[in-house]
Parts: sequence; structure tokens; C-alpha cells
Amino acid sequence: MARSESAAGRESRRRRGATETASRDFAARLRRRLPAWYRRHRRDLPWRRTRDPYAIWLSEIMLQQTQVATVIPYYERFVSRFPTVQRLAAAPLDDVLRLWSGLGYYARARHLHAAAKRVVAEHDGRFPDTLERLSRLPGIGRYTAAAIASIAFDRRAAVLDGNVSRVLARLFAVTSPIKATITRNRLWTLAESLTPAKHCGDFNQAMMELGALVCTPAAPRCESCPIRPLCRAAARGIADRLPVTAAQRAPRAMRVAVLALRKDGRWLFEPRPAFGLWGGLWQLPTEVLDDGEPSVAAARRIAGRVERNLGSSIDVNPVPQGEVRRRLTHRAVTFIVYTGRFTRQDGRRPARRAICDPAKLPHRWCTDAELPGAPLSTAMRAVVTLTSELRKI
DNA sequence: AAATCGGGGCG
DNA sequence: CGCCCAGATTT
Repeated sequence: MARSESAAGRESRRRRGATETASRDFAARLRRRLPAWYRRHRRDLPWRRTRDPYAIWLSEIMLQQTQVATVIPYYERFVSRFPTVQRLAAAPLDDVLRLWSGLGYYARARHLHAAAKRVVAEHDGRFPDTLERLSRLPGIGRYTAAAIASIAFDRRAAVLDGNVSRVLARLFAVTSPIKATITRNRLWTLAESLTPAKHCGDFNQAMMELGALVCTPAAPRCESCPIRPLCRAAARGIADRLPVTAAQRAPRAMRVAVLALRKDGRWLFEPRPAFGLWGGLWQLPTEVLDDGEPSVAAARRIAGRVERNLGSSIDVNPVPQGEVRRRLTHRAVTFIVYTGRFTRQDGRRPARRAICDPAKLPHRWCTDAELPGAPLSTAMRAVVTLTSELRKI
């Protein structure tokens, strides 16, 4: 096979929409310039002070769709509480979710915990060091497997994340929508063609660091970019118009009734379903409103559910006490907060059809002091804060 | 290929 | 307010 193809050949393939790869000369120039810049400008981040695959894995999971500044305090708390994969694997999921509370995308925490158990059970506590085996662990996809393999084990593997995608889109003046599958495949191929055999982890981090510090989404700092001479978008003066993004769909509206119940200074909490939105976290009891359903009706549904579970009687205040709105990527959630009071039986005796084993009772009482460490979503924390400020229950 | 899953930072 | 972030998984 030929070691290279002519520029005319590459141009011809590009016009046909075939996958483009960088020339060897281009890759060599990039590999010369970028690491030199990285050595001077790299940020001192906690996970850059270790080669421990466990710590690097943890950082990569936390950094999925999450900015560095957000991750740092969570990462520090997490490695402090779970310094080894064995300690993480031995912990209850609830403890893991506690430390993840507020970070979002809670499936990451569930997968992290499951993966830790598998590393301990199947790999004797030693992290797998190949792309293939890393990819088999839950929560580790193509990007994360390559990141761990290259950064922790110095293997040659290309990464493509949001930063690298943007850098490559500008470097090669890619004008097709950046998130389309065909574009992503082309960018993966480009990334592979640029990845060096040696010090691949540093090269990958340099690409991402460039995207974070210089080749930023808005107002890229082309004047201080170390690879500007290589950049087609800069040459054409279109760097600030790339990458091309598709219009986002409007988030779906979701209305949720919340029933805040207190007794003896404690809040009544329940667990959310183990999977899906905010899976496995705790919440004040909620019901999603049906189409056109009055919120008070949903609040009464909550009361009925709690009455059956606790064997008590609840008086719902029909006047909503406030609303909390959260905008997620695909949903616009409105919590409508109701309060209620226990009337008879004081909530002590379960009804006949209730779950009578206290350990399996699907509710739990929580003091104010326990709230900061509880596994709550940020949205539910806002609901609790609003309710606390009512000072009426 | 499209939908789902959170929350915060920033212009 | 809209867009984006060291993406993975499910449908």
C-alpha cells in the first residue's frame, strides 16, 4: 500500500464525500507544534498529578459532558472518600450517589459503581489496560476507553470529544453539521490519522486543552493559537462560524406535583425509580401530572399513595405553596409544591395492604441535618429549599 | 439515526 | 436566554 496519496487524490476523495485523512506531513507538523504548546500552558488539574488508572478513569467519567471547573470539587471529595477501586466497589450505591448529588447524569454513578465491582471481581482489582477490555466496562464508550488507554497506559488511541471535534472541524474547515453521524465518523478518522504512537496521552490532552483554552466555542483566540498556520478555517477567516450545529428541539414540558410532609421535624422522602431521570436518587413524594390534570389532583394521588404505605391519613392543603422550574436539555420541568398534614393514627400503623417490613418501606424520614449529604438532585434541593422557606409545616 | 439523560458556565 | 461541556446507552 502506498505510504501517501497525492493532494489531487485527497481532494478528489473529499469531493466525493469519502473519508479524509490528514497527510503525513500535516500530522508531523501538528505533533511538533502542539505538545510544545501544551507543556507551557497545561492547567494543573488534580487528575494530571497521578498515573493511577482508577483516578484517571474516575476523572474521565465525571468529565463526560461536564466542565472541568464543575468536576474538580466532586473529584476531590470522591477520591478522598473512595481512594481505591476496592473501596468504591465495597460501598453501597446510595453512598456513591450521595457524592454524585448535584453533578447530573446519574447513570454515570450507577455505571461507575457497577464497573468498580467488575474490576474487583473479574480483574482482581487491577484496571484493564486495553481498548477492547476497557470498552466492555459499563459507562466506558469509545472516547473514554481511548482516553484511559492513552493517558493512563500510554497506548496509541485517538480521542474525539466535544473539544477535539471543534478543533478538527476548524482545522479542516468541516462545514457539515458537527453532530451528524457521518461527520462524527469523518472526525474520528481524522483524529486517528493525527494520533502519534509516542506520548499519545499528552497529545490527546493537548488537543482537548487547546479546545478548552484557545479554540473555544465562541470567540476562538486564533491570534494565540499554536497551530494557526495549519488551520483551514483560520486561513479562510471562518473559524468563528465553525463548527456548524443543528437546531435543537424545544424541550418538552413536564409538570410535577410535590407533596411536602413533615412530622416530628423530619421530611418524608421516597426513592425514585432505579433508572431513568434522576434514577436512584431520593425525592419528596411526587407524581407527574397527566395531560390536563389539575395539579391538586396529582397531589391527592401522592397523598393516597403515602396513606396506603404508611397507614396514616393525610390532609392536603389544596392551595399550592409555590413552584420551582428547572430547564434540562430535553425537558422543562415545573414542580408545583403542596403541603399536607397527618391527621389520624399519626402515621404509625401500616394499612393492611401496605408493605409491613420497615426495612422495605419505600419511604424514609430525613432530618434537616441529613439533607446536605443526601442523594438529591439539584432540582429537588431547590424544591426542599423553597418549602423550608415557607416555614409553615 | 434519534432520543434520553443534568446541571452549570458563559457570552 | 441559548449554547456547550474530556459522552454513553437505549430505542
